[in-house]
Amino acid sequence: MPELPEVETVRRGLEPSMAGAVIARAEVNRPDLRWPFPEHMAARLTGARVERLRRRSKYILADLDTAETLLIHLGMSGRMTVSGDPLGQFAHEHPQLEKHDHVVFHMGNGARVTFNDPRRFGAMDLMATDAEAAHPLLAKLGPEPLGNQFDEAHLIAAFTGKNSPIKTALLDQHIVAGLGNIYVCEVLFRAGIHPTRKAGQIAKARVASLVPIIRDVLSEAIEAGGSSLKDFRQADGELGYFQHNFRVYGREGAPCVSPECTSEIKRIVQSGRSTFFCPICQR
DNA sequence: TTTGCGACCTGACAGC
DNA sequence: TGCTGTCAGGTCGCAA
Repeated sequence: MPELPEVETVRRGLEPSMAGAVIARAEVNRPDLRWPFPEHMAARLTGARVERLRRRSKYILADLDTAETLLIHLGMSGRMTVSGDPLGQFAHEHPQLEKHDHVVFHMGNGARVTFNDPRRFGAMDLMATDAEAAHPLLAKLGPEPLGNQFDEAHLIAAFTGKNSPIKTALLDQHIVAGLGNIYVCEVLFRAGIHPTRKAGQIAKARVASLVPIIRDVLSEAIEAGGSSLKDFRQADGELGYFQHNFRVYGREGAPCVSPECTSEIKRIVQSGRSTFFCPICQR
């Protein structure tokens, strides 16, 4: 499920209920997700005030007033939803847990933030806020695609000598952080680059052209509230809408959207992942 | 060192 | 209706 736009959409949805609020009680309903939860996670979270919610790549980071940061990854099927009411009018109500509600944050303002993840590929960890840069999940991440450190020179340097297909290279979180299968397909279609082309053999000008396209695709997706295929929901339970703007992803056999093109969208498998592309428009 | 693939876990869906 | 097989948006670790 969640790539950068979906995670950013969730972060924005959680912010009104969590930022500045105290975690009155953290309810941890199982010992692990992808990895075991950190020791005494519920106790370390209970009573802590969330100073701010940030996003790094596909991770949500909640800075606490205890000098620790809660790291949350939604994996493939994770979702975080807000229920209850921040005004506290119905704080006495205790909604029943649903299947796969693994962690529930009962906020002091009456909001109830639930982490639900059927496939349990998600993760949570606690780290010292000032040690964030050394965290194994964050230390080797590439630059944020919407940030200033991601530019043409960075991408050209990262692709130089690279023998892997450009589709695989763009999925590499060490090169650029936050892209996933859906948006890489969409980016390559807009750039007119065939997904099997070797990254190191693509002209520098074409590599450079990817930078504004990546920014455009991600910005449009965030604006649309992300993409809802099977699992994704925004924090308020609403669907995202960017899936209606897909030009290739999930459109195998459908006609290419380019007016002059007579081809249909093809699907291949690269590194075990589906790739959708137009064989005429992408070279 | 780089690259590709299997594994992790569960639900949805198609086909029989 | 129920069973079986396949697939899925992420990421790590291992083998070649």
